[in-house]
Amino acid sequence: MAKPSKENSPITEHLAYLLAQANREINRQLELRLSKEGVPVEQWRILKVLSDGNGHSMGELAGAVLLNHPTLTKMIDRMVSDTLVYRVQDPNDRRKVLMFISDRGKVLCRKLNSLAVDQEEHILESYGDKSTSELKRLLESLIDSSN
Amino acid sequence: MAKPSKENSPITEHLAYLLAQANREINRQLELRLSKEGVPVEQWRILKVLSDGNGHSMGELAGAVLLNHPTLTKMIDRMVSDTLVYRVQDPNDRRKVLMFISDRGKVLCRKLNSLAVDQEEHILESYGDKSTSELKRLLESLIDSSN
DNA sequence: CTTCAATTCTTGAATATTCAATATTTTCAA
DNA sequence: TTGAAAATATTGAATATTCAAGAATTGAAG
Repeated sequence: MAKPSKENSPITEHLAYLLAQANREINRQLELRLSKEGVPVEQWRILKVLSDGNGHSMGELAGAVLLNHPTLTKMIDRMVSDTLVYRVQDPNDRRKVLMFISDRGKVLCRKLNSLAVDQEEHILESYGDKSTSELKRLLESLIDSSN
Repeated sequence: MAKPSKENSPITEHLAYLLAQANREINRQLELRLSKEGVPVEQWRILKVLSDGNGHSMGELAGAVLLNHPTLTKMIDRMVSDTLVYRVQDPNDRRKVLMFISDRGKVLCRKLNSLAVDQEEHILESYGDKSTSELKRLLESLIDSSN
């Protein structure tokens, strides 16, 4: 009897692949909804993080929205042009830039939130309440265990 | 008592975000290992799919490795230059191109597989056998329910 | 105090990805 | 059989991302 070897297991059985596939699919669905407002997913994340009204530095934001630093800078440039957010130099540490959400940004963010909630509800329906919360729990713990 | 509103839930509680975060982290780890051979994750996936020795069309491959069509074409161009894979026109349908893995590709694929297995084992250790298989199960079912 | 290393953000060039258009072949209806 | 529509892959231009270098500020050791 041959020993089952991991080396030959199909790509579809790898955790990394399943994560990529699921992420891609869910992200695609979310993109589709947010495109109603013409906003990419990352911009929604940025608005959402800033919507606590506090200033957030670029470094902080980059971590929170899963973008690397230069990419974030350029995306923020666009959002500033669209007057969704604005920059303020941190008075306590002038290397830093604090980002704030504008009123226009807040209005947009509310619309986007409700589109996103639509999606989550759609997932809950087709995938189930129990599976969803269990999946979230497992993902959180995976992320934890990776640090 | 205020009704708990999903609209204000922090971004970190959204399934889409947790998936993105987990995917990013696991992918980063895998990238790190594969970089020992100087190969991006997508190329490993391509080699792995082709390593069944059968010819696979570009469309098929694009679906399997989660790349869109033009991106795949250009990545395959690079891999052909590196003589890891080669193109053959499908004799049954000359619109199609069948991709095959070369001997050099096979050798590289074996090395990459063992690097990837290293990672999976590392995950099993820190995250646990049970959680891992449960997570995989849930991801598969999420992907299923999204079609 | 001064200077040197570390931190934070931005910029520009190199690279990669995507969108739209194109070329080729097949399918299928008239 | 012919001609129009669909399927498949590639190309080139437009966009976006990344890497490496740079500018500004802070921290901290001497």
